[in-house]
Amino acid sequence: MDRTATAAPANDGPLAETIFRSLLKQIYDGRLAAGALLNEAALAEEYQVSRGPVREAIRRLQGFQLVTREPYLRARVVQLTPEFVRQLYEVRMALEGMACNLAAQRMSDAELRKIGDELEEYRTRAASSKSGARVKEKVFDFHERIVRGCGNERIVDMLCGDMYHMLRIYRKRSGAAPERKGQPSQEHWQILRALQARDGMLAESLMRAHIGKASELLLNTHAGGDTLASH
Amino acid sequence: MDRTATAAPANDGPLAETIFRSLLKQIYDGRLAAGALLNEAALAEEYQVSRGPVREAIRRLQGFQLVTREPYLRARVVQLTPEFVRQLYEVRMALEGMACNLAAQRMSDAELRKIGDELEEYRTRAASSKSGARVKEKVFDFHERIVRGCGNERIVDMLCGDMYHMLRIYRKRSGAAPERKGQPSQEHWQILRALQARDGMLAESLMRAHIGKASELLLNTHAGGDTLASH
DNA sequence: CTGGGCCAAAGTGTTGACACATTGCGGGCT
DNA sequence: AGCCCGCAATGTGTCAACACTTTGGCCCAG
Repeated sequence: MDRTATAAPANDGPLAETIFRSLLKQIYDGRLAAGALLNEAALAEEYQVSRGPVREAIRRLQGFQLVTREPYLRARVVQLTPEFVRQLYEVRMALEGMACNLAAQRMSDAELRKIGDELEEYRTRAASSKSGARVKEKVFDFHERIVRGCGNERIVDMLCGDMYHMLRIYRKRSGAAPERKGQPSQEHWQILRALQARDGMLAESLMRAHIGKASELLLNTHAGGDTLASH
Repeated sequence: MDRTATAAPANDGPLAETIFRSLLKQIYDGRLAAGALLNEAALAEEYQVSRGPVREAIRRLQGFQLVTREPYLRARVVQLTPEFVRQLYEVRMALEGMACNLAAQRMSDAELRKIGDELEEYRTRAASSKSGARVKEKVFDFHERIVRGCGNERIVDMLCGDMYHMLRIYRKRSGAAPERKGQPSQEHWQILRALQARDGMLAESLMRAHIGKASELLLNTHAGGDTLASH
């Protein structure tokens, strides 16, 4: 039953998959800076594989719009300009707002109650402990729970796929925007109440406003306006 | 200067690109039915190329979510079930609604006036001639004009890329839903007026309702509920 | 000194062969 | 007779070499 006894770093299935994940992670943590060039041959040598899997991984990144490329030119990691991030947030507001609206119609009372319990648990835990890192983690969980409850696989894929990935990259690069303390949590409660009241439009509006605030905060804090890559 | 003297069908650049477009077109017009299996070797022989480009084309289709595939299994053309299409329309309502909202803030008066002129021109032309085909073309133009005016490249790509593609496929397969005569045009006028009044929320609501009606009509007309492919 | 074109260097596109995973079928065991 | 195991058959994953395109630099003409 033991599938793979090797302790190699994440050798699950196709090499292209492994390389794809590796490149993705490298883009996340900045080892692959924005604007960096991806050389197929060099990467192939680095990973000790042929160019085929590398090529496929790069094409997948292109599909996720994380790298730009045209026919015979080299691929380069996309530049996450503030303008680009603003557009990303607009898409997120649209999709996650709709997800919220749908969730108000489709999530069960039990599911909603469970989310409420977890929010409560988080609040008490945050009051006693002072770990700021946990907060962010919990925030993401709240959003993801609602998105996954919307009953629309397409929306789930888009938001939990590339979208969150890219936003996370930007957030990390921009040096963890200053938290707005308990306010997000308060807004989460409002959203949850709207969901429990089955008021889809209200829930959508609240979610949009919630995301909009996060967006403004993120974009304004380092409104210097440079591309985050030109250093 | 004559790049390629061959009269072959659309040999522009990379083979993978050519094959990708060919497969896309074949999925459109139904030569590749939903649920059909894509065999890399067979396609390679058919196109007289190696498996590399074929493989790449299939992966791109996978990126567009037009084929489903997992690591070692064969790729198959996606099944456009009514449920799937419903979800697609929900995404479209979210994104195109947001696009409409943004367009209300960002499109110039001149652009909006031009769209109004074209709508007017279409109305008079439709009143005299009875070509129903022109109508649909014009409808799409209206939607696309607004989307492209929203100032958000991400939204434009998503909607005018795979989204419209898939919906067009479904519409074609389902046998051109019965037109609801002049009503769409009337709703277009309402949307345009909201845009000119710079009322983003209203424009968004109208656009959502407009798309929602089209969705219901499409899904109800052949509510038989089968997958469109199981014949 | 400047501009244009040739040429090598770098990198992507494509190929055919080989290795591995999955599947369906047939034979042997219970 | 029914079930499980193993084995070919099918098809995907990977590789290393070759062909084509682009790019940057060098040389030469003006």
